[in-house]
Amino acid sequence: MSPKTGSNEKGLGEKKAQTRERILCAAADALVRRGPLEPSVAEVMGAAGLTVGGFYAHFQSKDALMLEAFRHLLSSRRAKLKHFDPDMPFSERRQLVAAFYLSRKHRDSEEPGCPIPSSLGDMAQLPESFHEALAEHLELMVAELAERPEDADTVLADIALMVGGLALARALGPSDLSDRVLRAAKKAVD
Amino acid sequence: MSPKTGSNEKGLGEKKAQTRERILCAAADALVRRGPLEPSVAEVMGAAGLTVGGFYAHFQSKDALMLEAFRHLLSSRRAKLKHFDPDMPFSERRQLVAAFYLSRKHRDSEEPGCPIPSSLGDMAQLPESFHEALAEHLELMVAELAERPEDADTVLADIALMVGGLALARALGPSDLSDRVLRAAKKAVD
DNA sequence: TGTACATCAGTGAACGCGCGTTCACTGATGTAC
DNA sequence: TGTACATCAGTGAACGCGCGTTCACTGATGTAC
Repeated sequence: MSPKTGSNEKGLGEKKAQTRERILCAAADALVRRGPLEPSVAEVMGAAGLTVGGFYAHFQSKDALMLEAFRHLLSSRRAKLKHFDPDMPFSERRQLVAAFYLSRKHRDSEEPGCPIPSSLGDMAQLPESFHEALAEHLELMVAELAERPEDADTVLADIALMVGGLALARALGPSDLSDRVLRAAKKAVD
Repeated sequence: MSPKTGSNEKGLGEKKAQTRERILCAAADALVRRGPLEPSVAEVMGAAGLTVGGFYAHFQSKDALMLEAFRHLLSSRRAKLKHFDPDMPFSERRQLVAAFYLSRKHRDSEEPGCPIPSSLGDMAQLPESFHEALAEHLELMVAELAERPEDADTVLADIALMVGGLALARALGPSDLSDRVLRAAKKAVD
């Protein structure tokens, strides 16, 4: 920015950018598991190996952090869909997506996963920007997955089924009934 | 209780019981709209026309209040199903249930409604008793709605679809996309 | 019937706590000369 | 090369706030005699 900072401009800024990235990753991790509201700033900073005070040098507010993490997570999820064979027929793709989404592995969050189920309940308390981010994501998902215009509703219903199934299964805690919910929802994508 | 309290035992106890009921109703109303965690004790008491301090004469804790409200709401929902014609075929009943559940009226909570969508996100932070109440409700719903044993999975998947569809539609806020999610989910119950 | 007392639903102020946010400071790093 | 200064990412204590919960009190109602 300032012409005074010569050769260090990049070096220092890069270190700060890496720290910012660490905070963002820690926030994304917490968001997927527990939604955007529950994790505290102190906790996220702790997970990134930092103390609370430094937070506001990187983000304007907790909401701003969580919104960025939310957007980033949604976009990562869409990116995963690109790995499918583009020639795969619509119905086969639906089943593959559902099989992963409704797996016990995804439920038990052994990896990043989808931020929607944990965020649904918080949406009413969150600013409009979260709603917009979710709406945009759904539109893009439809655009990505629907083969023909008539598939749009099928995609939306599949998403409702997957999100509901996963959220229900998580709410039940690991149990036979929870497994049954996952299996039943998977079976319903036919 | 005490033999000293003679004729007033019923009269006074009844008034207190009515107050307790008012608190419970206010809590149920808040729970359906915003889940078991967000509404504060002061707010619920205020909605019942009382002040905070008196709360603990009626309930042991906020969790205890919300658990009772949650159980009560779930049981009311099951009671509604009893109004269907017992001879109605399974597939027709599914569609009727979904049509109501996924209506804009239900989304915009113009009446009590289902406590599950708003509670899903809070379940991880709530005591085991909430999980048990939800699990029991799902089992009873299956028992009530499934015509044959093979229908059990269909019922569970329908519930996942309805809960997910409603939660998604609410998270999006009233909008065209939200309406489309409701319609798409309704259409998926075929 | 009248008076003194007991009961108890509800009040309102206070508590300890965790939160998001702020801010004066530190200490490592790079610049100027 | 060496010294004084500027920068700035990160620290840690403090703030105001809302929460769940507690508790001494009030005041209406019923009981005892």
